[in-house]
Amino acid sequence: MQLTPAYKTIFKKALEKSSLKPTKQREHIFSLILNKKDHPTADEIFTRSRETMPSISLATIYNCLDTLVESGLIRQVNFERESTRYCPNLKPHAHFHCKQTGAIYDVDLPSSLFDSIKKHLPKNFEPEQIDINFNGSIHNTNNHS
Amino acid sequence: MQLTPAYKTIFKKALEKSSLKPTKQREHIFSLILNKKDHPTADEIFTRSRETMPSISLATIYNCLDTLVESGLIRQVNFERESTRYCPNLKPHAHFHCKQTGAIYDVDLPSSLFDSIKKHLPKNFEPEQIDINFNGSIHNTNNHS
DNA sequence: AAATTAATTTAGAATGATTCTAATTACACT
DNA sequence: AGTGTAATTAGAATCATTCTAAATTAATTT
Repeated sequence: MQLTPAYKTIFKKALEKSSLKPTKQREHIFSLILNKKDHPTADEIFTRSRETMPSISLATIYNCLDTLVESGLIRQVNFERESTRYCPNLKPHAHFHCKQTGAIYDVDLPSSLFDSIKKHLPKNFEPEQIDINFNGSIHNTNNHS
Repeated sequence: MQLTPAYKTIFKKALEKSSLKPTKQREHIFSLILNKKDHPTADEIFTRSRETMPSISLATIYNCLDTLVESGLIRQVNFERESTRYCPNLKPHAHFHCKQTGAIYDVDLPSSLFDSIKKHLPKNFEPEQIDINFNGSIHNTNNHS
């Protein structure tokens, strides 16, 4: 699990901006999320991390995820009361949660759509983040009728 | 805490459609949420319920809230990992969560906006619900400069 | 290079919202 | 009244997350 040089720079810059250190553990977790963009939970990240970094602890997973979110490198995704999931996609997008499988899919949305949603807020409401979450099912489209 | 006759009919119809019984507890909790639309948590509802129905248990609160949500009489609202909140507003709307106070505000949105968001889903994605959640702060607008 | 300091990691305990379990109660129907 | 099913109840159990205090690491100063 390695960051590309480009991501390594992004990673360092983002942490240093909040005067946080680019530690081995933080980098490891970040690269893990970047390399398998399947919206893992903290516990899934814990299991995956230990394959290559057996000494890492669950508390560190939570700590690192918090710092990565704070520095804007990843996003949290919450559906109902399920475990929080993490997403490295920083483009404006929504999430679709499949009731059957529990899988989460990114749904790209034009930023103009986010803008027109924001227009409906009272003037003194200052949003920092907008989450758009779909809940539903995914139909089979093969045509064997 | 009483339901108006109109709401009483809605209440009974909605439960009977799912072959659930319109019990005292369910009605009590429903009327409580309808009468103070401040997005209470299960625990807040528990406290308020006991004022007029001292024998109700927390498990019943959770059970009743589940059945009310299932029958479409109220909606769940989740922000991050906070306690689930409940909302009787069934019109299409979003929620704004104030970081400072923790309060939640309804933000009415035209259903056309929901429609245009849905258009960005792949054809085989069948959404049952869309949640739009803002997180941010509310600025002071009084002009004492 | 050793000493000092501050930040980070760690293991395990604690928390807290929610769910589960098993027993009791409330109704609808014979 | 008796049976059966659904709903309620109290309290225990669960589980994701947070907290605590000690150990480690890294950076900085002597």
